[in-house]
Amino acid sequence: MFSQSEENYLKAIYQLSSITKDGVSTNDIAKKLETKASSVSDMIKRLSEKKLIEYKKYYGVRLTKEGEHIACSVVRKHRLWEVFLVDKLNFSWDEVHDVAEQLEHIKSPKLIEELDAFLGFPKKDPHGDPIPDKHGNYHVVEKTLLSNLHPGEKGICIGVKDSSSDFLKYLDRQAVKLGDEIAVMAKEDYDDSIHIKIDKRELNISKKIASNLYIQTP
Amino acid sequence: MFSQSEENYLKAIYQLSSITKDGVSTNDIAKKLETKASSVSDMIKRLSEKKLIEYKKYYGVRLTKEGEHIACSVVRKHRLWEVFLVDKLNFSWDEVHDVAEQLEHIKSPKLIEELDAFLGFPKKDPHGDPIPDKHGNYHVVEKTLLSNLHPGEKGICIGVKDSSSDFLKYLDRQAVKLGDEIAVMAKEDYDDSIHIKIDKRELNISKKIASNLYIQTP
DNA sequence: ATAAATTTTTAGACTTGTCTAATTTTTAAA
DNA sequence: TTTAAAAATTAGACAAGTCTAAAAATTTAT
Repeated sequence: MFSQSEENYLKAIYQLSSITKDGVSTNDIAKKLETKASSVSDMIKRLSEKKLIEYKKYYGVRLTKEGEHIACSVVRKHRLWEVFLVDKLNFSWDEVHDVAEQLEHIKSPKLIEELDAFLGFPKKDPHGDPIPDKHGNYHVVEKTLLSNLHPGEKGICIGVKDSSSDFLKYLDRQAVKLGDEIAVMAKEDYDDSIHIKIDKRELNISKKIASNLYIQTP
Repeated sequence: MFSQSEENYLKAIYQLSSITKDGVSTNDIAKKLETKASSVSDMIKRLSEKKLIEYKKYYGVRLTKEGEHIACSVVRKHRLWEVFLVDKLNFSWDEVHDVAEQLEHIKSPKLIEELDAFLGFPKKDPHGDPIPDKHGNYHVVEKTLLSNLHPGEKGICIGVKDSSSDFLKYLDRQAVKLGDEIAVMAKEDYDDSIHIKIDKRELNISKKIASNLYIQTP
């Protein structure tokens, strides 16, 4: 069995790996986990001895098959718990993260399979991220950032890149939800803000907002 | 905030306190937590510094108001999670303990209040133990052990004293459930076994079994 | 190609929580 | 009441995980 700390490192490496084909650097892990590079170095040694990652000093790390399996199952648990909190316990999507960070470490295969069934085998978490099934498989949907769309183009909002509470609350205030159709009306060269039409309303949003909304591409 | 280990000690002291009016001894705690007396001594010092228990060397410990509050909330969480597992996730009453031991340490006031509501504010866990409400209040039902009943007496089975998996599985095999009416037909002096009538069936059970079943007294 | 900047690792310290072995205190027994 | 047994505590060690500060390796820039 693995400690919560080990699981957190594996999850961080798993998520950082998905955005680069190179190994993951010590510093990147440290930043992601808000810890010191020296602590990461120590943990890398431990995980390496346990054959959960591959590691050569001064080079990045990669997950082994087993490391990836564990990381993926932690992600699965995290996202299933998020669905539970939102669907069953009236949490809003900006409140779930910290609790799911705790719940993802509960050890019980039966618990997670039953929870999955209880929730109706959801495919996405409240932020639009895919939930791996028990074998680690998940469906990748073609998507792009709203900031990449040109005036006249449109699509369905299917996820958020940043799932910080502040960003999600902003979306709530603007009544922007997953599943909404968003059409880009115009782009403002001066500040890169864009004018969109969403759900019959028109709205002006900044470049930063547009860079954190995923749009399904047909 | 308190560590899982600290919470476990407080819970153990809380539960041991309920069966004696004296302070709780180091050895009793060690036995309950399956650890060494020296470890208990160490932890007692820490909890005492944090004002969660009162402690005088070589005498038993008692919870302070705050210590009791924490312990009670851990018990509340444990029992609510047990109800969740049985009512919603198809766990049987002999499978819930270990998972609830983990879940009871999740920190989120909203989580536990919403869970309580989601479950319909249950008053008892699957083993018949009372669930404290958010203020720490719970209803104590007058009860006695089945082994204390005399031939001719009867009552409703409302709880188990031992909630080990082995005992609960035995009850399942004999189809003895909480809520069943049990009447004592006869007692056997030779081995203290008793003959009972339950749910139209007649059954012979040992002294040990009868000493672990709670019966509601009118 | 060498120096400067950055990244990574190591050395050593600290905390939490545990253990064994030895000692002290309390309790029970003769 | 002195002794033996039981219970509790202390001393010292260890493992996990973290940190700071310093050293080593690598990368970048001139």
